[in-house]
Amino acid sequence: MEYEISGNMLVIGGVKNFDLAKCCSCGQAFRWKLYRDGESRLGVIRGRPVLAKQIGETLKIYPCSEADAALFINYFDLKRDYAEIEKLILSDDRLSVCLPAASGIRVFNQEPFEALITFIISANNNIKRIAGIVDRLCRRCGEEKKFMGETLYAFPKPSKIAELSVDDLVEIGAGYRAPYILDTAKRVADGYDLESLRTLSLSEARKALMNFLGVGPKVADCTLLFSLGHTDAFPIDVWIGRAMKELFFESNPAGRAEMRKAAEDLGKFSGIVQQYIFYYAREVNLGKTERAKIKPLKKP
DNA sequence: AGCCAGGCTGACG
DNA sequence: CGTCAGCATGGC
Repeated sequence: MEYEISGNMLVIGGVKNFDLAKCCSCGQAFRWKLYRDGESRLGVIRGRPVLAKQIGETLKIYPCSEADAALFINYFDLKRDYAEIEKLILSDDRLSVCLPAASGIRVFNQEPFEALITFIISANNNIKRIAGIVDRLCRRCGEEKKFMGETLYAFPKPSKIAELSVDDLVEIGAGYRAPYILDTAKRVADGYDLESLRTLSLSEARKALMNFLGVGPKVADCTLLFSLGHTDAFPIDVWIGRAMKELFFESNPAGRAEMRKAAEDLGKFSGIVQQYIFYYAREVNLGKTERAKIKPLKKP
């Protein structure tokens, strides 16, 4: 990986094991949208609107100042050796089936407050609808950015969400999560330092996050993995539950505790590995056919 | 038309 | 400690 800034463009070359389209649509981040050229992605990273375009092993990010290069390189996790991680997956007989579909996945490093709120919204929800709620939240109180002939919105500051009412949040479709979002925003606006969780142990950081209303083990793990550098945080949702059952337990029923133990054995990058498993599970629509089979026949 | 979704809360054992 | 009904909403 090497990079240069030419004009206002950050050009990063030698980017291997990276598929921008997969990373933007896999459900780790909810705000990347397809540009009208049909291949570039528009997004807002810590308040900065950017256009990201991948051409083979080259990633271009526009615009970018000298000062922002490190921020963007970190956001896309470009310094990490994913060849090493994919090698680890390929050499594990239980996980190798995931790689053809999931190769090129990377775990982005998002802003902690954005990750926390968007994953509170994610609870018992689907990715498309989560994206819709997040979009309406940003339109409601995020800073407007005119860029590339389009109107984008930054993710709202904690204080901006804290100014809303529960009814406002219900209005944008947040449903029963509305009070959770509001309570969490108020606490962060009030000075809670999410960055301080970066240096805590995984278990301490999880425990701290689970004190927020609407945050259980899964949302805590997502926040830690997707924004706070805890690469061993291993979120277990319904997709991962099905995948682990099939890949690790020969389709026998397995409890959360057993899954956690199996995940720990995957090592310090287990959370990143989880993202490959998640992508695979969704790609092959894991479990859907089996569930359809046991469904009783419809009456005439 | 139902079932499902990147689950969590609060109540109750 | 573990279990579990109930939960808003809309995609498919």
